[in-house]
Amino acid sequence: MHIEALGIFCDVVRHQSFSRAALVNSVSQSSASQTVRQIERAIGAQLIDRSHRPWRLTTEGELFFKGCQDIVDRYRELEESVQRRRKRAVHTVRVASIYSVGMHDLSLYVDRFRASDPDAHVDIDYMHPDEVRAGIRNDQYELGLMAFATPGRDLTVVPWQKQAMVGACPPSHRFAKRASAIAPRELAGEAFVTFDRGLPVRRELDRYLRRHEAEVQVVAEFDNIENIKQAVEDGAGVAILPEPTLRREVELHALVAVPLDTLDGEAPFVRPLSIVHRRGRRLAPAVTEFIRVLRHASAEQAA
Amino acid sequence: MHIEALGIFCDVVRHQSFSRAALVNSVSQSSASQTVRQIERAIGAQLIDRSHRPWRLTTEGELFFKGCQDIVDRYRELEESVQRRRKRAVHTVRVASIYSVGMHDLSLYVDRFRASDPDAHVDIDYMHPDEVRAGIRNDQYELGLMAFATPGRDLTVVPWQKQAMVGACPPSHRFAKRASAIAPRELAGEAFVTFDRGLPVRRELDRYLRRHEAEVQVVAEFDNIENIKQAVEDGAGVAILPEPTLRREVELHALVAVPLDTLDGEAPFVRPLSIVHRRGRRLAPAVTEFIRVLRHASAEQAA
DNA sequence: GCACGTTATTAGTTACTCTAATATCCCTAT
DNA sequence: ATAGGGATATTAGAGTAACTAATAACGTGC
Repeated sequence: MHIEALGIFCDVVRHQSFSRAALVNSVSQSSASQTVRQIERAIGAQLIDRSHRPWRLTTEGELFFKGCQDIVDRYRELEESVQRRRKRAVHTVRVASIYSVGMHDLSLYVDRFRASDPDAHVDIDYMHPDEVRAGIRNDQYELGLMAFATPGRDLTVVPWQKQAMVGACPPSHRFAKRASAIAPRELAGEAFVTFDRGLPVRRELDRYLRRHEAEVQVVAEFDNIENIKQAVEDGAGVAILPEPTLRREVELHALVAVPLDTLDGEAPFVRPLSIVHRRGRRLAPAVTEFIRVLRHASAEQAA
Repeated sequence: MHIEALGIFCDVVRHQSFSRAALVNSVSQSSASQTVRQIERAIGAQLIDRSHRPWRLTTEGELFFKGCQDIVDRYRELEESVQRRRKRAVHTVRVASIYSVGMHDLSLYVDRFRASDPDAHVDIDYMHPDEVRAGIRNDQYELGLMAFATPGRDLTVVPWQKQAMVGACPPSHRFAKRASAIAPRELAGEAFVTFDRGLPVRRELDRYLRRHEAEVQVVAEFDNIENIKQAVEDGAGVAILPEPTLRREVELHALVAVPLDTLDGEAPFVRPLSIVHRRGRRLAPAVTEFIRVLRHASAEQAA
């Protein structure tokens, strides 16, 4: 049964006329007549008593008419609500980000993005990296922002930023007095505040220290940078953290950032931040545009 | 948009499978696939994200699915409720009758009718003859039972019974002592209880009396037989009434029925009762059958 | 990368649905 | 009763949609 046919029947009843209903629906009078008859055949009941003029609904017709109106209205509303959601979705980018990306930075990107499309909208939620991955996988978010991301079966990774890793210590620490960069092996034996095992950044840190034969004394482990910084401020030890995440504390003289020396031919120790999205998914134009804004702005910053 | 298509989409979602939904709906897998794509094209939104397996609904798909279920369910229920009403209507005869038809008689007909079809049902309402006509005209009743009915533009009249008209008087009246029928002209000068002007039976009565040059003294007018009988019992005067409507009072010796003499060559004075129905309306089998029962039983009774 | 299970696509046929033209119907007025 | 008029029904033909079988393409897990 065509919902359009039900709509025509409703108009026939409302206008008390096949011809007018046909006009309203931009079909021929013949078509309206056949449509109503087809409905009558399909449901096996006469809806209109045509034996007198003006014709009238049968009791079955009355009943059917009431239900028809309801169904037609509901369908139209449903269509519209899907359209509304689609229209909104076209201009909306949902982003899942790790905590330490720097909310201030992100809001600058968002402003830039919104300038490019006045209807655009970005929803950013901050969460644990595992949750970022999960949110991308189950389509709760179009984009994820995370560190040390590795491509997976259903995850595509777009490189975004490289943040220099630096030593972090309290101003009272001997490293803080140094004018030059510290060599990694100088960290050997230091009290060290680091990330939880299980976070990719922890693995990279451990590898880095092992490579430079610097066995540290792990005194505390946290799953987020804020806690690590706090512990270092409290004098628990030193840490290696992305430089941008330290800027505020350095300005306030709460912490000191010490560059890590790089051996000849060795790549500097950095935290790669990436944009991740679901593999194979055709990205909406707004999403592509937001990626463009993110990467373009970062390149600018790097320059 | 086909409601059947919406149903297939719902089954696809419920079974998480195009093939199973196709099976359930007795169509090919190809058809189910095309049907869902057609819906997506029609509403202009992707409902299913097919880029991974198992596939999943998009957010628009979720929204649409909820609405679809509702619409499909409502339509099926609507179809069923129309069917139920139709099935009941097929076996139901609605009858509008004047008061004085004799409810007891009618219930005998109804019993006989119901014996012929166990599902059959008769709704009888009693009312003023004008209301009978109106009820037929606007399809509130399939059949009407009334006296002195005249066919009209939209009323068909089927003859049913002829009830002999007889004189009615209290046992104390001089007519009550008579062994023989009274001649109509003997009524001249009598105190006379009769029907309201406006009722067809009144016109017939007046014509009858005029024809026999019997000018009566009208002492009271009522729109129903019960009141007339009461007035006669109370000694207000005599009346001319259908013989069957007097039987109970005659048995109780509350009234006496006196035959009216018929001149040679003159038709006896009778009240014709008729079955009326809307002209041009195709009568349902149950209605035809009830007419048959009514007429057959009456013929039997007359014999 | 290969095999498997599922869905998409294609091509051809069948079944609908539309329109224009015309017939038919019911009502009103004569 | 009958003719006229306004409305709906019917018809025939053209165009479209929808179905099926066969096969291609796809995504996943080995």
